[in-house]
Amino acid sequence: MHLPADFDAEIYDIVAQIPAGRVVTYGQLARLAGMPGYARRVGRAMAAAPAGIPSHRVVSAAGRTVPGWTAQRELLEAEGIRFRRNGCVDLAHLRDEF
DNA sequence: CGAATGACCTATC
DNA sequence: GGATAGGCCATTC
Repeated sequence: MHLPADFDAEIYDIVAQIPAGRVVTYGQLARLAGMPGYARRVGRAMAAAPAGIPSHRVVSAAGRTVPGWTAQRELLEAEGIRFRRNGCVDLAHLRDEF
């Protein structure tokens, strides 16, 4: 509440449009949704992310995967995402928008 | 109603 | 990329 329900829908819509082999950060999602600075609200929306959207393609700005979700790394690896040894996504060529 | 918590970000070193 | 410091918003206790 306190925010247009369109926001969550917007986030889900953007996440659903993420092509395979590409990942986006929360801040990037918030900016694409037209609400820069609301990255935290994006996280809340993602916490309630329904099935049907590739939520595993959403990572933090540091390239860190979701805590508690061990399968996310495997899912991203299967899509061609390069992972560093410490468990962070290689944000080198993933910084570009789509 | 105030403090704590969380799928966080940006800036700087 | 890694570590530290400050700020952001909504939900939960």
